[in-house]
Amino acid sequence: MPRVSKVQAEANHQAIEDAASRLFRERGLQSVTVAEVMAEVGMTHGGFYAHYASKDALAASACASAFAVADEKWRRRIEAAATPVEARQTIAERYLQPAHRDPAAASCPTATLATDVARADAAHPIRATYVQGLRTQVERLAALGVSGDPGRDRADACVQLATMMGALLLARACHGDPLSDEIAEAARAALTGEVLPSAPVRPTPSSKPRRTTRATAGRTR
Amino acid sequence: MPRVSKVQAEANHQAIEDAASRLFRERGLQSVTVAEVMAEVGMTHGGFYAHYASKDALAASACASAFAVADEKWRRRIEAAATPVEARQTIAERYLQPAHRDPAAASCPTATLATDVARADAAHPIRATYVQGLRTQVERLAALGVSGDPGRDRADACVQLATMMGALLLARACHGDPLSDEIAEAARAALTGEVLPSAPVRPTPSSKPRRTTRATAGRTR
DNA sequence: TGTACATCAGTGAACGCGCGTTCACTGATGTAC
DNA sequence: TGTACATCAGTGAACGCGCGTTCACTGATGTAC
Repeated sequence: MPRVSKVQAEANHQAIEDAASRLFRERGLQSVTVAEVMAEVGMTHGGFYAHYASKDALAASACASAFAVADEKWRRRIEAAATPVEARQTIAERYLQPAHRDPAAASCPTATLATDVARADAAHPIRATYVQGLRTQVERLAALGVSGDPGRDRADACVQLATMMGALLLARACHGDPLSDEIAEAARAALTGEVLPSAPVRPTPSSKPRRTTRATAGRTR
Repeated sequence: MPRVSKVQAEANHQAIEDAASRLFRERGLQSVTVAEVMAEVGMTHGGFYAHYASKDALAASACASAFAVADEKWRRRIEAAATPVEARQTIAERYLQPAHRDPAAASCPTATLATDVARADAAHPIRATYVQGLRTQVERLAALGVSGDPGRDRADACVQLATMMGALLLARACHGDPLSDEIAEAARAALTGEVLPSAPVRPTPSSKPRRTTRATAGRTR
């Protein structure tokens, strides 16, 4: 049935992008074929190039789309939170909750696409899109202004993001093993302040107290 | 020149695994071809199947090999450290130092293979190998016994690992952007105790103080 | 120690398959009159 | 409003290429005597 209406064509375009956004995050840029994305929306692969110039272009658009959806979620959670601290905690909580860890569920592009983007060559259009999305996330968290010091807020935001996505990826990589839940739960607890990281701060009694702390901290480099 | 000596054949086997270990981490399981791995060691692809049953089998072996190398490195660093706390800090420091962040350098399989493993189907032989390697890393960090409480040591180890690998992947994904160094540096500082994460623990003056747990307990020095 | 021969690590061509992209074609849409 | 026709979203077959794997073959290795 060729030549659908303009309205229908636009709807199809959106459907292709949505399907790609989900499939790419779930299975990676390389494991998803153009034909598969098109089949997902009930079309044949030949029509794809009326919508996008290439598979790479689709990847970039789908990435931007995934970030937009994620950002909107964060925005709503932040608005709903009573305090900035609670906002941060809620985000971490949701990020690492079991349903989100399920590989099949729609999930954060920051985590799911990081490795693909890192490996994509410099010319791939997804690079710029990803960096922009990541920057927005850092800014969204930093803007909460939890510590009062903007520089520190940014650093905290970076660390929270790294911990969340690192824990998510590790939990998924060892899905099915007890280690999976252990890692996600440890990160969740640390980020919500249930427990605090003890390692750098509280030397165990048996270990020699290092009165060097800050001095030796930045040593090698 | 067919039929090399047994010693040479064994050396070739090792060379194939080493090349695969590096290439797979650098570019991913799917982007590296069998022919490429073989070419890397100066052989043609036909001979590959005298060494491994399949590409998947090579991936699992190469993964195990990468973990073994990484573990040995950690072991040496721990031995060289004056205290358990210093050991943890040194590991974080090295993990996030610029040279290690360079995508081309040999780097931690935990980070580079996480997404590939998460996406591999249940039958892929790399799954078991990866989980085993990850478990060893958690145990190696936890065994430092920094806090004195074994349960907490394990949780801390999980969080440190998640933060390190998350920061590494994010830094690589936005390589070339200032954000890259910012994220790696923030994680490094947090893990070496130069600064402490403030978010969950230090409510901003304007936010209602949450009297949760031992939140504000062992905080700053 | 020397010789004859079976073994098998590695070669290079080929097979089968899947994927990104192209293209001639179709026929409903949308527009000019 | 109605009619004729150009447009173009979508179809389905085909192209070109690359990859994992197989296989007949080669000839140095390693061993039996």
